[in-house]
Formats: sequence, C-alpha cells, structure tokens
Amino acid sequence: MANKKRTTLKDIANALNISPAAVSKAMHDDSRISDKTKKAVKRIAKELDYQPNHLASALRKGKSNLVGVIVPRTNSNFFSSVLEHMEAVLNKAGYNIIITQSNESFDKECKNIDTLLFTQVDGIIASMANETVDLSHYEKIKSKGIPLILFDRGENDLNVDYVGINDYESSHIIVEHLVEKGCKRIAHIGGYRRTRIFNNRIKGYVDALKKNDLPIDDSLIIESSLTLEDGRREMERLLQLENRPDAVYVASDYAALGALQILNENEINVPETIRLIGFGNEPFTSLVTPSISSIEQHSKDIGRLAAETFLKRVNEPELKQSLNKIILKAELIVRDSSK
Amino acid sequence: MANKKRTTLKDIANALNISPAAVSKAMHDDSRISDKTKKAVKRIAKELDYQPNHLASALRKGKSNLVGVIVPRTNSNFFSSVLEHMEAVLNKAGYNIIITQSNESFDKECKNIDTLLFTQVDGIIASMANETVDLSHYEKIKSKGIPLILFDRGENDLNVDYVGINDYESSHIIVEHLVEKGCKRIAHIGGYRRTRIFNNRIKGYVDALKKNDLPIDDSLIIESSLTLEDGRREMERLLQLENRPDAVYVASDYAALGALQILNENEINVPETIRLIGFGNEPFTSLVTPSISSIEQHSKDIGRLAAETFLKRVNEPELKQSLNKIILKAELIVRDSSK
DNA sequence: TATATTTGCTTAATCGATTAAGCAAATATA
DNA sequence: TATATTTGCTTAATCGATTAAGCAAATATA
Repeated sequence: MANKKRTTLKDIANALNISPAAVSKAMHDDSRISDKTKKAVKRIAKELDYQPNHLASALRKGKSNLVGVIVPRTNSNFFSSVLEHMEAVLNKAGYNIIITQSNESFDKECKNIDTLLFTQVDGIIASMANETVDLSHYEKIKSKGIPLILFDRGENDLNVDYVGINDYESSHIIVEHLVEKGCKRIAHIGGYRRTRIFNNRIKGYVDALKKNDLPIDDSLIIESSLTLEDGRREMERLLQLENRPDAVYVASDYAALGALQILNENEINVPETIRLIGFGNEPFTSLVTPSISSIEQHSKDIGRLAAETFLKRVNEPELKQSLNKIILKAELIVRDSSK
Repeated sequence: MANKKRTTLKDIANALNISPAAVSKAMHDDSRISDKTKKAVKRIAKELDYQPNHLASALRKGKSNLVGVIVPRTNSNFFSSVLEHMEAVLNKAGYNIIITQSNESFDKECKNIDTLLFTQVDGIIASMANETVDLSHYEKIKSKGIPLILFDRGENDLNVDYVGINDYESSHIIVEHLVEKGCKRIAHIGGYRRTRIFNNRIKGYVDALKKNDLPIDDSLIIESSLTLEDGRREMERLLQLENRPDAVYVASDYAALGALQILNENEINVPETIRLIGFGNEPFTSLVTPSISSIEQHSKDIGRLAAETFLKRVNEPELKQSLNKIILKAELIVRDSSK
C-alpha cells in the first residue's frame, strides 16, 4: 500500500550509471554538467517522483530555510493578516514559516523559542506575549547569532530589528479627533505600562491632553489586560465616577467592544453622550451597533516589512551592527461611535 | 558578537575523552552507560549549552517529529482553537507543529502540501479549502505512506481518518428548533454542495423540512461562498421574494452576520418577523445586536481528537487498514435572534 | 579456579545531499 | 604539432547524531 522507500539522488544516479554528485549538480543546473545529462537526470527524477530530502541538504548546508514565527494568538485579524503577508514574501524567497502561538503566556513563549531553535530555523520573527517582561530567552536567540526580528509588541532594549506602528502618535491622532468633536473629559482604558507599545499609547494620550490644555485626571487612566471582560469591568467603573468622561479611548478593540456593551446595556447614547474609540481595526468594529472608530495598524505592511527585514539580515550579514527600526504611521478609521 | 559555533556531541566527547557514541547514549540514558559518565556528560552539555541538532537526528532516525497542519485560515476562532488544542496534545507527545494557511485557495493548498512533504513532516492534519475539488494532492500524501488526518472540511472518498461534527444532524437540530418557534418558511443560505459538510447541511435541512411536513421551496435554498458579503447579498435577494421566509438558517456565522446587517438596515424585527441562525459559534455572535443563535462545533475536542488520531497512526502502524471516523454531536446555542 | 555473563565503552557505518579536489578527455590556443 | 584550457564528470569527505557490532574488563556462576 504505502510507497515506503523514498527516491534518493543515489537511485537516480544508479538508473543513469553516473555518480550522485553529478545528479546533485544536474538538479541545481551546475554549469559543469552537460545539457544531455541534465535532461536525463530531470526526466528520471520526475519518473521516480524524486523529492529532495530537506533534512539532509539542510544539515549539509547548515541552513534550514525555515523561519520561526511567534505570535500571541492567531485568531485576531491583525496577526492572521500579518502572517499571511509575511508568508507570501518569505515563500517567494524560498523560505517556509513555522507558526507558533504563545497564547499570551510567558512560559509558552519560552517553550516556543526552544522548539524553534531545536528545529534549526534560520531566523525568528516574533511579537511578544502580554506577560513577557524578562527577556533572557530572546537574548538566547541573539547569542546564537540567529536573526531576530520583532514586530508590533517588541521591546527595544534588546537592540534588534523592529517593525511597528507609531503608538505615541496614534494617541495624538485619537485625542485630536475627539477634541475636535468637543470632548473635554477623555478617559483611557490602556494596557500595562511595562509593555512598551501600551506605555507609548499612555504617554501619547497624556501629552496630547496637555497639548490641548486639558487637565490630566488619574481616575481616567486605567491599566488592564485589555480583554473584552476588562473592557466591561473598567467601563462600569468609569460610569460610577461622579464626573463621567465624555469620551473613552480604549487601547484594544476587544476591550472597546466590552465597553460598548456596557454603554448599550446602560442605554447611554454613543456617540452623543460618550464617544468611543478602539485600537486595531478588527473586522467586528464595523459590524457592531454603533460601529466603533478604530486605529488601522497596517498589518499587511508590517508582515511584509518584517519578512523583508529578515531577508536583508540573512543576505547581507555585514550590516549586522546597525539597528533597523521601521515605524509606520497609523490611521484612524472614523465610524459611528465617534462621529 | 555572535556565538557562531554550535556545540556538538563531538565537543562534549572531546572534553571528556570519550567517544561521541557514548555521549549520545548518555544523553538518552542508555542502560549500558555508567551513572558517572552520564552525570559528567550532562554537566558538560549544560556547561557548553549543548542543543541537539534536530536535522541530524531526524535524518538518521528517518523521523522529524514535526506534524504539518493545513487550515483554510487562522483568523477564525474555530480554527485557532482547534490549533491550540491540537498543539497541546502533540507537544506533550514530543511533536511540534508547522501551521500553514491555504487562504481557501486550491493552489495554495497544493503548495502547502509540497512544502510540508519537503520539510519531512511525520504526518499531515488538514482541513480543506473551499475551492478544493480535485484531491490528487491528498492522494500524493497517502501514496508516500505519511499519515493524513482530515478534520471539519474533509472529503471522505479519500478513505482517511476524519474528525468532525455531524452536519446532517446539526441541520435537523436547527430546523426542529425553528419549527418549535412556529416558523413555516425556513430559508437556507448554505455553502456549495461540492463540499461534503455543506452538502450534508443542505441534505439535513431538506430532510428535516420533510420530516416536519414543510414544503421544499428551491428559491429558499441558496449556495454561496458564505462570506459576510455573500450573506448580505443573499439576504437582500430573499427579502425581494414575494413570499418572504420567516426564518433563515445560514451555514456560517460570517454570512449570518451579513444577513443580520441587511435585516437591521431594513428595520425588520429579529426574531419577531424573521428568525436567524448561524453556524460556528464565533465569539461575535454573542456580541452583536441581536445576538445570533449558532451551532457550537466543539473545536477543542476536534483539535484534541485529530492529534490523538495522528498519534495512534504513528504508534500503531499495524492498524493502517481500518478507517477511523469520529463524528461529534453538535450543539445549538440559542440566542436572541431565534428566541 | 575456570567459564559465562554483564558492564561500559569504542569502532565503523549510516541517514542523503553537497562540495572541494582532482582527473581524463575534448577542445582551444600558440 | 605541442601546450593550455575547458568540459564533464568521479572520488572522497562532510554536516551531527545514531546504532549495530564488537571488544576488553569486571563481575557472576559453576
């Protein structure tokens, strides 16, 4: 039933009475092999359904042509889209990707890195888990001399390549938009400051308020894990304030959705009474009622650029020193929740 | 800067003045190696930060301990959850998974299979793309003697292991529920019949109508790709009928959401005027207004069972003949859209 | 005490593909 | 015609880890 025996270079060599070395060269169109032999080799290869043993060639060449990717989760549209475009670029360059999920867990992220190193990947492209603070496992990648590219959630103290959007500026865009609509008390349900991108969003929010001569009210600045549940809980807290906000900027669409549910359940008019803005431009933001304004993170570009940065690193190892940081401009998609 | 040279068994052997073979055995706790040597080897291994070269051992053992997984997309909650639980089971058994996306494209699916075979995976677990009709690329996997397990979207003519829910029965559950609520004209926005699961849903729908003495009206049975856009377009078509349906059963949550948008835009009361039921229990079904009733597909169990089926295949090759088909009972989650 | 068994290693081959080095025949150049 | 170069291969080593076969020393058994 099963065609147990796989065809090897040797089988082709035997069929043609030449050496395996000649077959290998013929398959790679070496100039020192005659056209006649090349044709014969390729014909027999097809006949015997030859498929090169990737393990053997990777072992010999010291290069697996595999790139490991670590994402917190695959089920967000952002990461899924990043992966899709990253893969397209890498496939074209002859690389395949191994996708792993950390599920936002630090332990899982460490295990994923071990797995990828064990699989002899040629590089790792990663976005960090929420939990991650200690970076020694990333140092390990660096110390092995394997290219490491971070995207979206990337701690820059590591001094490695990074691709992401400008979080600080995004907050400015959001605050400016809300101020324009007449908002005076803008709350921020953000992530934890220990994660750089969330810290940047908080700093951007604070600075933008100052720039617009609005007071900073600590009771309006909240740190959380930004799940849907967090959004619900923190929105409820905000509604219990004596002096309610007239706008809420939430640093994740999932949490923004939770906030919206609470606002709807309490029959508070959005955007008339409280305006709401999310972050990430997940598809559902345009599907709920009212639709949620959100920041588009240009996942396509991030995926493409991260892949291209990796390719640059492997193809031009001499530029190993200079750090390559690509910061994209984010875009606010205005929908009903802030109109 | 970069620690270029990796530690090999030979390095450890040289450090201890023993043979690499002894080192290999010591690392695997071979009973013929003394405890003293084992301890020494492990100490030096840690000291030199030894990491086994997976390519070399895989080549020698003829086993990569990698499992390839093909999913149509990762950004649906169903597939993401299947992957998570599949990975957990396989990791525990010493396997790592390589996730690839077909993006619902037949060409991409073929390429993914080539990639996975090229990477010398020990098995492939796949869910088919919508476009897939020709199955010769799957035959190729079988002919190589590599275990193939299909889940959710799996064509059974291939005679391989399969894990999925009972689609035929799901339609019965939905129709019974709607009939109970007093519906008499139930429309079905389904997938294409060429895909077995969608064909089964259509057959189940038709048979359930018959069972409840309801007439079969061809204008109420629609085939589509089941995207959100398809849902919008087909719902609009249904509204233009002289004799409108009083319920719509949509074979995907995304299309169901599109249908709901059209119903909301036309200010048609859901569930009072038209009841709506989706399929897949995506998180957003509980988030929209009104929340959408849907079928839970038990993604956790599907992921776990697919992984366990693979493990059975590699561990007990003698049962290669008998086909293992696991069909889970689906569950209807009733929400506002059909109450 | 003489033989059998066990222990603890070593030697050498292997998994396939690749590549540096080299060699004979064919062709080009002086 | 004699030498230099090119063409088209072969030979042998290599990438690391693993394993069958084997051997000497240590231990057990008769």
